[in-house]
Amino acid sequence: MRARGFTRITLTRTVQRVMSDVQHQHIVTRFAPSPTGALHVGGARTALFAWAYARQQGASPGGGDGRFLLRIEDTDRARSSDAAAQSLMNDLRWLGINWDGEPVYQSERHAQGVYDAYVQQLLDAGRAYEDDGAVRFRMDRDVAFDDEVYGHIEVQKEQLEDFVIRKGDAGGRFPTFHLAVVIDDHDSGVTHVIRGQEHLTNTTKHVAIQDALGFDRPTYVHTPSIMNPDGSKMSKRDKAKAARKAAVDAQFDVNGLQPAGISADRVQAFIEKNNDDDDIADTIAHHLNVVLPEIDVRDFRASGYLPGALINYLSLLGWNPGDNVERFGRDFLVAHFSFKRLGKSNSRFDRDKLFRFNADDIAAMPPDNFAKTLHGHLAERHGDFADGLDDAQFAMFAKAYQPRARTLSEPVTLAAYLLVDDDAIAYDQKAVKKVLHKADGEGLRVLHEFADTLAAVDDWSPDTLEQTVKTFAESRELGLGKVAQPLRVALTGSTVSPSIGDTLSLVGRQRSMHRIELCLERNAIRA
RNA sequence: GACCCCAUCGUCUAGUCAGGUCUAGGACAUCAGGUUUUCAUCCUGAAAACACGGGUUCGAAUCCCGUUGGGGUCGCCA
Repeated sequence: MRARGFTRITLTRTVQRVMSDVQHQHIVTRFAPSPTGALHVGGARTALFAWAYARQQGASPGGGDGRFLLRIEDTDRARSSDAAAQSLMNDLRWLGINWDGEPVYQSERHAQGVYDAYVQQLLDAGRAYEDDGAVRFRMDRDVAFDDEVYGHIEVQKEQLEDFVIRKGDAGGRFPTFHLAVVIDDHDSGVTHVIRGQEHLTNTTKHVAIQDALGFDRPTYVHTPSIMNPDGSKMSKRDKAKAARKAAVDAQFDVNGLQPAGISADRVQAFIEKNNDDDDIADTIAHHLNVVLPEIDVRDFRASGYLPGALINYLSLLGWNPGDNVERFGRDFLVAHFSFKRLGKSNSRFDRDKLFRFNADDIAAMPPDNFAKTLHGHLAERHGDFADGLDDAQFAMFAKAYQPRARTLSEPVTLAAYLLVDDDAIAYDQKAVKKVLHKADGEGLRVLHEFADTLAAVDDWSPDTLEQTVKTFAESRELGLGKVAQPLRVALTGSTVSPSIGDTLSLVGRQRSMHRIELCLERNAIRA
């Protein structure tokens, strides 16, 4: 890590902004998560904006060289983990948010003594003092700074308190976040600090340290927060809460997770609210078959959301391009992102809208691409399903379900009938009554008659089958539904499935004939 | 509690900086029709908001003040 060798000219914010926009100065932004858990959607959005701003400079024909850096803020040794850092990077990559260079780890910088040197400088200048082994920064003057979103912020010194910049022995004499963030941003030449508004008041501390150390200030851009639909703070706690409730409701056995490698003690602690561990929440939910609210990026990924849809939706929280444009991809965001169009008020996360975005994106995918993506998703998360279909079947399956799938996981539920044994089809009784039994068993009669026609079909392809059903219906002067619906019930147990030709073809000749036979037998009207 | 910040349909938002073109536009969700063999689509339409109270002004969603409501910070967490 070396300071980047360029000089920033001191100008007013406005002029600076105009210059940076027009002349493509050396823009450097960063995302600086602490590796204490998975990537939260709020963090993802912050990263997205910082990334987009840097790439906007880099991508312009004028030849800017915007850089987007990743820094792992692991100064809390007790809570940080390398696994979390890896998962953070994984999720970022999945979203297509790529960073320049190697990620910087604050623990490594600490080991090199980087922060200690600055602490000493502050101590020598009388701007900080020792306090029982820790070092505190003296907040003895008024602070003012400008934010690109919130404008001019001013706080009187009476409102400010001295704060720790280096932890005592128990904390490994690590710098605190407040010190490390300032030094690292400075040393890596960060020009724009883009972060959540929860840091707005913290900025008084950061600015004070910068002034004391003689650093230039970066441009601050604080973004509004993302809240739950009910207005409460969106936190990973919500997952633990939902899982805990499910566990208590179901009187979950604390030993139930031992096969999954989670001890009864930990489960007990979880239920007693002594920890909120993600892995426990997820495992409990899996066992109890309940759906937890998606909070982290990986939750949305697991639920079958596309990264492009998530990014598009997230972009629209607290920012919009104007002109009533809502659907766009990464390139558009990079080209159009600007601080000027960032809002100030918090927004609530609306899953319905994201859901719709995802559905639209799935529908718009080139079929080959969808098949490949779906296969990858199922292989990773629904192995039995991916294994249960051969290549030809899978191709048909993907084609039939692309227009119906709103997430990559949905086909698994929608097409559950494909994997069950013929004699295990569960008939929806309402469907049986309406489609098979009504009008004195008309549906059953049609089904019975059609079975012979079907048996004579040579080419078991969707098109031929579709045509066969149509021709049969016409010959009997029946609406298509009169034939298709009884068939659906026979093949799937319900009245809902892809078009009837696709459904027949998917289920296959042998199983289709068998299922019709079984259906006639099991749903016969008893006298 | 102190300090900082915020406030347009249920939700995300446009409009607010440069007050009139706003009988407030779009999207998601909702409701009602239509297309369709079911479902999913698709099409048409409807309902739905400037938090409240003062002030400035010929004129305020837009500017000012206050109230209320919400969020954040006040950790040897970040």
